[in-house]
Amino acid sequence: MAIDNNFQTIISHAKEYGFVFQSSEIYDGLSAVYDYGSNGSELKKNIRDFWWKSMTQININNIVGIDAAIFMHPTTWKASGHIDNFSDPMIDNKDSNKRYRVDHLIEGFAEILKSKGNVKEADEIIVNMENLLGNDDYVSLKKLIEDNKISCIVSGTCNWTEIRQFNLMFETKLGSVTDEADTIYLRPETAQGIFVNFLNVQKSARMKVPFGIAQTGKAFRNEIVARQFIFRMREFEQMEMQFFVRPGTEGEWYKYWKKERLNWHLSLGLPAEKYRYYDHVKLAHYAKEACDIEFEFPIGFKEVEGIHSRSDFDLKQHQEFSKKKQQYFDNDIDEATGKPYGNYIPFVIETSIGLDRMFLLVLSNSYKDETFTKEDGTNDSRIVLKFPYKIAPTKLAILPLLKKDGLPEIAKQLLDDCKSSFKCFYEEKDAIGKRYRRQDAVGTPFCVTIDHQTKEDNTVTIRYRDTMLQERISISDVKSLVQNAVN
RNA sequence: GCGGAAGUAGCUCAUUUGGUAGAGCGAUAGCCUUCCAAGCUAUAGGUGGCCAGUUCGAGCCUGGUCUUCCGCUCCA
Repeated sequence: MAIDNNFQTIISHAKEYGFVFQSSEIYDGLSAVYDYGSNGSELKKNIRDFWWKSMTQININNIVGIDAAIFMHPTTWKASGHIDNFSDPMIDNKDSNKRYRVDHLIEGFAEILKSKGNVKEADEIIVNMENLLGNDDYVSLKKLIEDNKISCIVSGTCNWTEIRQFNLMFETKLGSVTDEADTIYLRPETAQGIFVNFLNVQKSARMKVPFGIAQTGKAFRNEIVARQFIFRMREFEQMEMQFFVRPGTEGEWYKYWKKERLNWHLSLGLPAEKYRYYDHVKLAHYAKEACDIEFEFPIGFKEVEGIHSRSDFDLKQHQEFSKKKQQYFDNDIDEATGKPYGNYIPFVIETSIGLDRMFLLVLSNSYKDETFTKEDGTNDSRIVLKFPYKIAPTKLAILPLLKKDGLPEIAKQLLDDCKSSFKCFYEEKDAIGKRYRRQDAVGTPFCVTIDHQTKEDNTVTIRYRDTMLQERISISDVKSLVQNAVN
C-alpha cells in the first residue's frame, strides 16, 4: 500500500507540532519505534482515558480494570501458543525473494532424494538437520543446504541469505525464574495478563459471569517488516477487554460487542462511512468467530480494532499448563434443569484496539487543509486539526489581544480559574491571527481573546475552531461553556 | 529480510565540472499593532545522517552502515 502525499503531510505535521517523533532521532532513530511529544502524549492519554471510562465507568456493573506486568512467567507463552507458533528458522532466496522455513526446505529436498531411491542419503540429511536445529546451529544448517545444492523452486539458484530466526517475541533475561530457563519475553499481547488473573479478579472484585476485565498497556512484537508510521510499531499500546460469558451465550455476546465497539467509535463523532467490519474467514487457532473494525486511513481500509470470540481456549490452556483449575461456579438457575449451571470454564469475547492506531485514525481524520475567503475578498488557507472536543490535547487558548494595558492580567486570571478543570494554553506573542492559526494546527477547539472592551463590560471574544466564527460572551461563562463542550 | 531510490538549518530547497555552505519560511528577543498567518529590527541554529577510503583538498567520487520512502515478502 503506497503512502500518499496526504499521509506524508500528516506525518510531517505530527512531527512539527509535537505529536509524534521518531524514537532516538539524534542517533538516527530506531526502526518502527516512535515517541509521543507534548501534544501527542495529551491526545493519546485522552483517547486512553475515554476508552477506560467507557469500559469501566459506563459499564460500571460488570467491567473492572487491571494493570498487569509486562513481564510474565515464560510458561504463559507456551500455554498461549506464542512460543510454538513463532520460532521457526527461515531462509530467503536472494534471486526469487522467496522465503522458506528451513526445515520445510530441507525436508522437501529429502523427499526428492527418496523418490529417486537415495533413501539412506535422505535419512542422513534429516537426522543431520534435526541435530543442527536442536543446537540452533544456523551456520552449519546453511552449509548443509549449500553442500547439498538445495535450490529454490522458483529461481532454481542456491543464492541464499543467512538463516534467521523470526521470533515474534522479544527475549530478555531475568534472574533465576524457573528450573529450566531464565529467558523471559516482553509480552506480545496484553490479553494473557487478564487470563492469568481471571480468578484473582473474579474473586476479589466479587464479579459474576458475565463480566469483563479491561486493561491498557504496552505490548511488543518483533515484526519482520514494520512500516507505515505508527500503524505498525514494534512497541505499541493495546486497550483490551476480555468479557467472560457462560458457554452457549458467546454468540449473542459476540454480536453485542461487535455492535457496541463500533458505537464507541461513532460516539466520538467519527464518520460512519469510513468504518466497516471485516469478518474473518480464516480463523486463528483459538477463535470461534472474529471480525475487525476497519477504518479508511489515508493508506486505505485498515484494521483498528478486533473483536474475537476466543471460546474457552485461553483459560483451558492455562488450566492445563498451571495445573490450577480455572473454573467458575455459576449459581444462576438453568431453566432447563431447574438447577444451578454449576462449574464451567467461561467462554471469552475479546475486544482489542490498538491505541496508537486509534491515535493515527483520529489524527488523519481530523487533519484538514482548508481554503476560505476573507472579509476583504482574498483567499486564505489554514491547516486545522478538527479533533473531537473531548480528546483534543488543549481545550482552551487564552489570548490577550495586546500585551499591555492590563489585558494580560485579566487573561491570567481567567487562566487560573480554568486550568485545574481542563488543559489551557496561554500566549500573548504575535498578531492574533497568527495565534489562531497555531491553535488550529494543534486542534484547540476554543480560543478566547481579552481586549479593551473586556475591561468595560467583562465580555470576551470566543472563537470556534471548526467554523472560525466568533462571538462575545461574558468572561464568567467561559469556563462552563468549555467544560460542557468537552464532556 | 531481498531489490530500488533518497538523506544539506526545525521545514521547503539552493550551492555549474571536487576548492572549508546560502535563501525563504519557522523559532527566539524587542518594536509596532484593537480580532484571523506572511509590518520593522536583532539573534540563534549546519563537524552536509554516521564511519572509512581515494585526493594537496570531499556536501559532490568509492565502500560500509543507519534511517526513511517505493516494490516484493511476512503478518494470532
